Amino acid sequence: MTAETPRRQPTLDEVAERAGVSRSAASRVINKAPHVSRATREAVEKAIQDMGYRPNRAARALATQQTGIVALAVSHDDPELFADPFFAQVIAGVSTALEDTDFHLLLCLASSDRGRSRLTNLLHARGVDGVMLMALREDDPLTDIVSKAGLPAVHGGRPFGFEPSWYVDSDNVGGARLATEHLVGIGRTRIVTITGQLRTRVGEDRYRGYREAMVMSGLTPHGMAEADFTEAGGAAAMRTLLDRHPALDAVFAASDNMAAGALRVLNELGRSVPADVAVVGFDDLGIAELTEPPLTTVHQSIQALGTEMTRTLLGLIAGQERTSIILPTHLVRRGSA
Amino acid sequence: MTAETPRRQPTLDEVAERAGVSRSAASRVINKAPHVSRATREAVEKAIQDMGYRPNRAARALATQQTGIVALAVSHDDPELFADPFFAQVIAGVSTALEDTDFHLLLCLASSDRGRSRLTNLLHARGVDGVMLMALREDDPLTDIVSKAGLPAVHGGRPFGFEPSWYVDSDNVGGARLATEHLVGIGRTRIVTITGQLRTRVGEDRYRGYREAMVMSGLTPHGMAEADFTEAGGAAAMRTLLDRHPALDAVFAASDNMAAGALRVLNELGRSVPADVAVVGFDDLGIAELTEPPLTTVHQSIQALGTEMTRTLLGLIAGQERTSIILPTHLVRRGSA
DNA sequence: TACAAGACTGGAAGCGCTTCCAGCCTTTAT
DNA sequence: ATAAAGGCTGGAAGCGCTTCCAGTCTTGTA
Repeated sequence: MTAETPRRQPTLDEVAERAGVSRSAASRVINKAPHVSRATREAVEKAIQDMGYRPNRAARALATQQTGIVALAVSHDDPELFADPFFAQVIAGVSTALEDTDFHLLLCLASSDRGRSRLTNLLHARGVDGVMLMALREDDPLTDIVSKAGLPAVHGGRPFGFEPSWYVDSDNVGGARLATEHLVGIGRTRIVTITGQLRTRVGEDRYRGYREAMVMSGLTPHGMAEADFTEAGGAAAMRTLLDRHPALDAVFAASDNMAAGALRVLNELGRSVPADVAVVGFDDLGIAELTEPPLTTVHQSIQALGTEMTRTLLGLIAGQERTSIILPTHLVRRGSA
Repeated sequence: MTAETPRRQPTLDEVAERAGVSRSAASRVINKAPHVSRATREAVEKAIQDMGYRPNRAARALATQQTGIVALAVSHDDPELFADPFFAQVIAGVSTALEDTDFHLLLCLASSDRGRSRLTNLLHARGVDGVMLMALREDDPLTDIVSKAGLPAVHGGRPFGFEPSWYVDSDNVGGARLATEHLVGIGRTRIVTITGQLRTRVGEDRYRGYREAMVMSGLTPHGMAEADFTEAGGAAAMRTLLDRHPALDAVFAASDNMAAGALRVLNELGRSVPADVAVVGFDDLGIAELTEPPLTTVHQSIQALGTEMTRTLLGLIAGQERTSIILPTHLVRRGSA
């Protein structure tokens, strides 16, 4: 590494002096405030150029009471769970939305108690201007921590049993309805569903969408089994469903992972998909294209979730009025239905 | 959301007043500085408790010239590439190491010009105390940006053709040697290799490990094809290798993705693995367990890479002496060799 | 009993920036 | 020509914290 200037960064005072104006004048040109003559502006701009000046963030934060940083707080039990492409997508979405602003992203993995206390501290110490949080579990402590902090906050997804002031969520009910209607549309009538945890909002919503669609199509829900959004859970649920409803001809699985598990079991048991039983999943996060057969599924855009959360948060920070957002979903037809 | 105190956070002055001491005294107890009487300390601690005081981060940063934030700068062309479990692992490792410190993690995706200029600004504006960077491409601009900033920095992996002052890297040469030796050990002699880009350090190193092991075993490198670490690239390379060296009996692929591609081609062409040709990969990042047959591969711990980068960086920030680190790798035997 | 050596303490000076304000200088309208 | 209405300007007061320093109050020792 070449020996780079370890010298102090220039300060606003030095810039002002070099430009031959007062510090306030220099500050005004930097902040594009009014009441600056052309001559002053140009002199200051030149000095800034020459000296390579950048306003010190800490000083500015102290003076303006704004840090220019937003936090993304993620609650996850299992450290592995973070490897889920889901989070990568959220982060990608957030980053995209942040890219043409002056805000930066602080990533807070608040799983352990220690992590949560760090987050609490950060918020109360006004280390960030706002928070986006992914609090997926029921009674997630994050929800409380964040609401107590008195900072702008937007939820990704909705917590179970409580409606945050601001959230961005996929249209889970609508998506599940779409999936079910598709199965009805291709002539299936003995449609069962594998749900996620019903004590999560997303699990509940997707189950509701299924029921609504069944009822509206004049069918009665044919059977359900609660699983946990995982491949293994989906496989187990599929087994019990086949056991209880041997005549089933379609299954709506509330996640692609569970659908993959279901497919595996169906394949093992010699039920051909989609001929004997049609399968529709939910998420469309990569795995759907790799199953055998490829999975017909409901697509939700997690990146969009990320960017919309960010936009909403930045709006709130700027003091604008904002409302929560439900993102549309749509069906992607592949081989399984 | 319940209406939470939108009231200002208490300041140190208020704490001091309530405790009946001076601001400096209060500051001392907070920072566990010496020369504080028991009575003073207890009074201040009580006031802090009562008022729920937290030192304001911006103010402290301004006074101490330390932000308590470290950046992880990632250079990626393709936004999708970020979905690579690789990054999730790095982040998980970094977070773990950060968990019992008072530092927070700022995530900087510096792909576009805009992203890079944001990073440059952040560094020069002293928005963070140090940087970890994953600059994987040759001549990655990140390397330059960061070195010019005059901030503690540690590289994850080594850039091509330049040895940073501080880095943490997997033992790619050693790992490749391990893989190749294993193939030799099971009696293979016509061993070919599929390399990553040879204009990246990791590509070069793994190729070198292969050659060294071959030579040391008294064999002559049997053939090589350069690919790009992807599944498709691996498949293409496998085809050309089979074409040029029909008698090959083993292949060392410098990544699991490429190995997966190679396996696919071998399966398609009816060469049985490992009977006809043995395959060893490198990385052990999940996919290795899912191939058919499961992949024998060289394991590297990306989480460890993350935690070691973090520890090194924090050490540098604290002014300690530090040296670069090469992390060990080991062979994981599965079905393919 | 006196005195040096420490242990505490609070005042004050920053850290680098924004922003209010009073004063000055131009304009423009009278 | 003159007064009112601005546009510009720099001084100064913060933002909330750390830290140096010169004092004050204890101690222990001679």
